[in-house]
Amino acid sequence: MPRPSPVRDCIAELVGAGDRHDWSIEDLLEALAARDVDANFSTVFRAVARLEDDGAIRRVELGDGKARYEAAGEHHEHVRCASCGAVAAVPGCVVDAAVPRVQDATGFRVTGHQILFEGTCPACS
Amino acid sequence: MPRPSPVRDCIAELVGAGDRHDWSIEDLLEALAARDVDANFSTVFRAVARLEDDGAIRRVELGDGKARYEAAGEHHEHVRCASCGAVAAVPGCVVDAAVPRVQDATGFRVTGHQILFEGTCPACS
DNA sequence: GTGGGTGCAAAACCTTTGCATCTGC
DNA sequence: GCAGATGCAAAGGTTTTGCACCCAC
Repeated sequence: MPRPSPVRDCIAELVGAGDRHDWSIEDLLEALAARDVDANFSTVFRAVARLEDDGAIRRVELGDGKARYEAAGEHHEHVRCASCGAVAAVPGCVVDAAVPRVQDATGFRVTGHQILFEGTCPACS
Repeated sequence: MPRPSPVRDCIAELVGAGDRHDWSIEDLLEALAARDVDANFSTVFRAVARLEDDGAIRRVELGDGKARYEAAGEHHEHVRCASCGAVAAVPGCVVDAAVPRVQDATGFRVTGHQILFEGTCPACS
């Protein structure tokens, strides 16, 4: 019988909303505070670790040296603004077709990939 | 008139060789020591920062939370073994064709990208 | 003498973990 | 009482910076 975990539940809800793809632990702390859910860094850290383990959320590498999380839904790529850091999703997968070529060229059996496009968002253009 | 910089020169030579795509600062320290070039972490750190600034080497994100560097030559993607961590290069670019689609879908002006394939290398298969 | 290259050490950042506590069940 | 959730603080690992020193120009 699971015990209630307001912090983890709220995080699952926030990230699960799917409107952001770059939730850092700090971001989550702020968002929790805004909802009057007081939490600690460790708690959030453990909550996201747990949620990631459960497959509810996914960790994304955005190259800023921080752990970022998003909802673990449909596969998609990301595009980040080199100027302001805004992150948007690129629906669908643009490289599945290329996987056989990668396997042929390298001999690796490819099981997944992560793409990060860089560019300038409309607001910064 | 540039002053000699044995450390930076040696790093440029090592990374520039282009046979590795995942030089960490630690790796460079060891390689330097093996060549009887005694150096310090800070020195290597500053050397790679400088070389990256000069466009001689490029930083690659391999998702292990460490700064990795490779020669700044022809564009290519990477594939990393999920088991042993070996990194190989995928020659050519598999996504250039998709860039227009990304721009249409997100409104971002795409200027670059980084792909990391994950899989299992021949040795680990 | 000046400035760049280097070493050393400390600071800064993030992540991770140990330990104590509190609370549903 | 037990186990899971949480807070607090400290430990770890990596990156970054300040300061002093030294040497080529």
